[in-house]
Amino acid sequence: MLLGDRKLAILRTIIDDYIVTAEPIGSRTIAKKYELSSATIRNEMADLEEMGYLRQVHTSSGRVPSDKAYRFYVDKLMQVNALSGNEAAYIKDVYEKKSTQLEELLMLTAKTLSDISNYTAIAVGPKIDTVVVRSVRLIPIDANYVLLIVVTDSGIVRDMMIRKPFDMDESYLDKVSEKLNFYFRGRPVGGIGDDVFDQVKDGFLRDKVFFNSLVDAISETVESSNTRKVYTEGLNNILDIPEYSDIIKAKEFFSLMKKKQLMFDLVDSDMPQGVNIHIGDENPIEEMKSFSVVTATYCVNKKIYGSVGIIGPKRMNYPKVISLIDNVVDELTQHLVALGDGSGGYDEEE
Amino acid sequence: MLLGDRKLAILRTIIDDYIVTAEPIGSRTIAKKYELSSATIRNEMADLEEMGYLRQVHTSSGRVPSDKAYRFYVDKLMQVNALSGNEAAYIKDVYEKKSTQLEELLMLTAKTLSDISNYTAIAVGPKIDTVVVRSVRLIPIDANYVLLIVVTDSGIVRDMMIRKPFDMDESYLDKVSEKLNFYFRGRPVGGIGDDVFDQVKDGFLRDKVFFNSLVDAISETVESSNTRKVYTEGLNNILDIPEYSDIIKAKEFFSLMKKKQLMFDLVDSDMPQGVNIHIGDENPIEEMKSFSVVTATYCVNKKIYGSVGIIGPKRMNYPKVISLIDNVVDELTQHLVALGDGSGGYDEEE
DNA sequence: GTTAGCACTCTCTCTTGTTGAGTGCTAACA
DNA sequence: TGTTAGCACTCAACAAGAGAGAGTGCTAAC
Repeated sequence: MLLGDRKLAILRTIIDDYIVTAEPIGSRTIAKKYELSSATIRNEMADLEEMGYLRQVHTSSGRVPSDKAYRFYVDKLMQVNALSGNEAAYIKDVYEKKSTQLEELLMLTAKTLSDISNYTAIAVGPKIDTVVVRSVRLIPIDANYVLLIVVTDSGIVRDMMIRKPFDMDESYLDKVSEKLNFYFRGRPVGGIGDDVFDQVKDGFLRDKVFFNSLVDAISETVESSNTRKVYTEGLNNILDIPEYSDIIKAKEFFSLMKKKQLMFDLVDSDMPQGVNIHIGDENPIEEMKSFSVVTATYCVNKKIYGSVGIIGPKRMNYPKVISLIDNVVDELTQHLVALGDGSGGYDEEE
Repeated sequence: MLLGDRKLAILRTIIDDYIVTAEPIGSRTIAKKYELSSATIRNEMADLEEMGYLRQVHTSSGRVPSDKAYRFYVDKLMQVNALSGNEAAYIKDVYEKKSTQLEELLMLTAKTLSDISNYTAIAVGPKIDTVVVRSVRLIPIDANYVLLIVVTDSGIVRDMMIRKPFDMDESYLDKVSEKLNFYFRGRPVGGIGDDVFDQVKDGFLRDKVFFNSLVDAISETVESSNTRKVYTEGLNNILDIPEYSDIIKAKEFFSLMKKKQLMFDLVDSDMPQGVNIHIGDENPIEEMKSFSVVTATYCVNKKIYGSVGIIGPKRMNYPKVISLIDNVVDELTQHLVALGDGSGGYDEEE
């Protein structure tokens, strides 16, 4: 059987309605909109059900769109419009004048996505094998402390106060910084193993105590860059979605969203550039098969770096979510500072 | 009427029981524990109710402790034991080898408090008038960017990538850093108004573009230190508490906890050093009068800096929460780096 | 002072009936 | 052949009612 124009129109109406109301749609509702009798619509609906686009919750209930219907809707029926002026302005404003720190930006991104969509949003950091140490530096602070700073190419900056075991002047610290840079600059964070740290420690024969604690701190720092982070926002939005607003389901959802590895699997699985839509069963992880997830990747230095995603009910507002995520990822990518490759010199780039 | 030994014992049993079960306690339950008939217990309970220590939920229900009873329990009846070895070890481990950044430590503290207590925890940053700029510094990163670093005396480190409008070598950056330090070091963050920034901008006549963006960045940075932060963890624990495990109440709670000013009022109102307990009506803010809140202050340089708190039902496990918060604040204070006053020189401190 | 007994109260759960929205099917109509 | 009116049927949701069970207060006896 083919999807004639009328069936198409009815299907679209049902989906549009259901996205808003979350209630099964009956034939009378549709009949009113097309000057046809409810009986005729019932016949059409029965056909659409047979073709796999609609389901009934129970024998005498109205119809609800199937996963197949949503997929069809996303591929063929819906129209993605630009974000409203207000919302676009709001987003611009959020990113305006903000730190260029990846972590802060990701947090902000998750928050913005969830605030505007009213769904749950996540943002995940880069895969470790893509992060490279850009610079290591010691800064004098006071009589007792120096500040250790480690910068990576994606603008991740880590710092740690280190206690000085003895007096040291600035030129001394500069020398040490230089030495540390020699060892660490350009190394991918994921590729620094204990052997490297040990080797570096051996390289500093004098002032062993201080250097040990320095190297330990760098190791700690690298370690924490090494663990990919997940930023989740708008978890509680789930409570406003009728399908999930009961304690048991909400709790399940919360504990699900806490599992970091699952979240990586959710947004990483395959990441072709651009916006990706996974509807229900299409999701790579079992636990999310009753949700829809819209993801997108962000880039630094034109390399794919990580992903962000919006998690909502299958009847989510796809057009809005898609233009939202597109817009936000654009802004995010623009604000991520692309640092040089650290090969030194003032090479022209951009 | 006086609280005789038996009444005391019964009251304690009722409170202990109710803390665990959250169910009104009937006379039979108590009677079994003291070889007395339920009728006798009923008489005692009626007395206790008359004295204001117990309430009935409805005419034929068992008894529930009143706010007065909890207060009495906290002041006279309970015994605060040391934290279990496991838990103490867990806390030690959490703080071991962690960054000395105030913000990260506060986040960690809230998380630890909520993880161990299974209630909701908050941690708030210092009041702005107590934070002083310790050091400002520019670090060369690559051909296009320098990293601006601002350190405050509580170990808050802020950084921001700044685009260079022209080539500049390290000694030039050092000179600029020195100048910035001259203007900002020692200033309380809260006391830097727009006039100061304007004045500093005027001080840099050459290279105006660059300095403007630098000063803007510092202003931005100071601004963001200027907004006190609240870190909340374990919000969802509310769902495990029977009294609050319904959608409406949970939502109310969530939106309540989002109101930053309320949270400040909640933990700041009066902060005598040490652990503070507010039971129900004793809470300084209206919205929290059905909860109990246990707070404690943490210090840097022996000055009170901010507070942390645990929010739970009035029937919370006070002994455990108290020893927990005590333990954690101790650990937190130990890990907060006390920086020198910035007056220069290698003055002996500690 | 303690206790057994009893009438009473209130919540909670289970059952039952009713209503209303929706269906599928059939037969008649244009 | 597509459309429609009509009708029997199904199911969820709600309300009302009946017990059961846990608890109380009070009284009278020990």
